[in-house]
Amino acid sequence: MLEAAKELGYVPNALAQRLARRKSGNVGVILPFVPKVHLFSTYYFAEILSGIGEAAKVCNYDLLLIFREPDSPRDYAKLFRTQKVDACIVLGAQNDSEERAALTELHKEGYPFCLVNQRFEDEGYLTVDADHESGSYAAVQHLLACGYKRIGFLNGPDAFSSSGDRLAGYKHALEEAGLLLADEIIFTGNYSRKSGYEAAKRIAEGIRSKGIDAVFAANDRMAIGLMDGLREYGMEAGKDYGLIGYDDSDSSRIVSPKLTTVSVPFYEMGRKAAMKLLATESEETGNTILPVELIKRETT
Amino acid sequence: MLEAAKELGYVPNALAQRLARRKSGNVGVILPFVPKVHLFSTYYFAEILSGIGEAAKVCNYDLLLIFREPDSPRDYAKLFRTQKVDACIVLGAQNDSEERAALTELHKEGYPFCLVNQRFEDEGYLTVDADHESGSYAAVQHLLACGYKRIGFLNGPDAFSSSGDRLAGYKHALEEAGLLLADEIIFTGNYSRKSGYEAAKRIAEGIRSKGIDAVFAANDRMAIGLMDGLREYGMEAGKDYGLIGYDDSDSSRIVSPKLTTVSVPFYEMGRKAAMKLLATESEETGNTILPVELIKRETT
DNA sequence: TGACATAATGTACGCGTGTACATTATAGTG
DNA sequence: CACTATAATGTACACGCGTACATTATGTCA
Repeated sequence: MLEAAKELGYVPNALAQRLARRKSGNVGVILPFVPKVHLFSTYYFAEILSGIGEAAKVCNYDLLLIFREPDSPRDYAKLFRTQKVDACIVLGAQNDSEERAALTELHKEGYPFCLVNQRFEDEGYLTVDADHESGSYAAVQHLLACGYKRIGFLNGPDAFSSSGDRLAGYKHALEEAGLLLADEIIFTGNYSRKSGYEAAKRIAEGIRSKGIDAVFAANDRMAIGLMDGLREYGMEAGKDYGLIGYDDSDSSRIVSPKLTTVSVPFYEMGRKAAMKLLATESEETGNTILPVELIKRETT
Repeated sequence: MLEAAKELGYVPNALAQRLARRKSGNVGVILPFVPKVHLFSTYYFAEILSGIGEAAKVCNYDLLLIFREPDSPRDYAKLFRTQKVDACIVLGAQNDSEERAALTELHKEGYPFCLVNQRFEDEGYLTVDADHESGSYAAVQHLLACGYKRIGFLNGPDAFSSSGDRLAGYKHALEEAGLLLADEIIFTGNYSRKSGYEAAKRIAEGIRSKGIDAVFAANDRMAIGLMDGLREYGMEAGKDYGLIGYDDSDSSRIVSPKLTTVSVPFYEMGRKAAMKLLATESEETGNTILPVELIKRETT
């Protein structure tokens, strides 16, 4: 009878089902709002999203996209209270006070959520991250193996856990090689191409006066900006200095010379995060850390 | 009293509201599923999505992301029947029989939907498109103005309306200049970088034997693939031949030499599409066509 | 004060499904 | 056949909010 009805074209009303079951059937994905995607390093969100989509499909969840605007309040808990979502995945979480407060509230209330590519120390949050420390270690080690002696580091803002991880990997590799660490060859950008371009002046100076012969940049955008910037000083990556980026973005393959970089399993990170939250028999350990891979190209 | 309750932390249950109102409050966004975003020309979806997100926020809708998988059935109507969405925006619609059938069903049932960057002729669907004909016309005209005489065309599959539009613009510009059209200098790729790379062989032959001195490619990916390919034949874009791409992607700025291209207002297209569907006082005319802009760089 | 209009408040039911419980049918056992 | 265990079916209510209607309170005017 029910069978017959269904074959006659009956489909249950999802809203009624969900109201009765007290389950929204939605995973919320919170991500930064960027009118022009060019402007920030959000280019890998599409891959993470696809991974989440894959897992959501498997677990029979729908995917609710939520843009976080820089100025508007981040009341993530409201999403749960209004029953719009059963769980949340937070992409591009900022380590500022407002974000911390919003996440703390979620945690207190027991609402399930997972951070991707960003950890908050000592909070016990569910996270999926890539092993940026190892990736950075491998990158710097590779530069050393190529014969570079004094390796500068162009890092991102330390509000991101990944920046700290990369710094740790960088230091680890240098220390292991018996090289001295020097703050004067560590630079900071904001992950944008422009900030890489603007760092060129300081780094060109470092190449001349401090003996820098290679740079490890915390993402491809900055690395490419830096390449462009240093070219104006007459220096070419892979010839006059070594350069490694991070993310294995499209651009890293297209740029000339092709950028040596570190590949991050974004798709898998998204999938894992969603699985942790949605799969019924999920082990649900705190931090999941996925391996990254060094991709050697022409700038080293 | 209600005020007091609300200030005490009450938030209405969205599911119950929606069930009672018989409105899901969701816009569905249907887009291709791509485990590796690199693989296809979906890089601008993020911008379209942001535009949709902006409009959805203004109109108080939530955004439901739906991945269309190549093999799974495309039962878009079910989204409406189950009350998961009130309206749909279709990105990257394919002009194949299954997709046509799915859209026809939506149309017959009166479910509101809008196509972005793809039109279906004679169907009366709501669409938002860019003026690819004018864009292509401007591109080819610019090549002619640069002194190129015989302009090849690397187009995408004609399942996409935009391919047809570009062909029309290309022909228009050539005819206006009194040049003869020749099928032998029109090539077809699939919008991937690889297909551009692979077209290099045929196009190199065309440059040698048919006098081709410039190429207009239907997107940046193919243009960049072609650049790489022709380099292996010893030919450099902007020097040995003229080249124009399409989309003004990140890559077009990063590649060397920087690619002359056509900028498409993806963000605005997404926003407009959502506004057409969701805004209460929407004029809701059939096709909205937004202007594009020629961006002159180093390959012409 | 009474008659009326208007505003505030209260009540009942519907939205379409899940779920627990009661009822009935079916099967199995001696 | 009577008895019990199990399965199939039926029933009532809850999920939390709109909404329409009935009820009550407040204000206005003669």
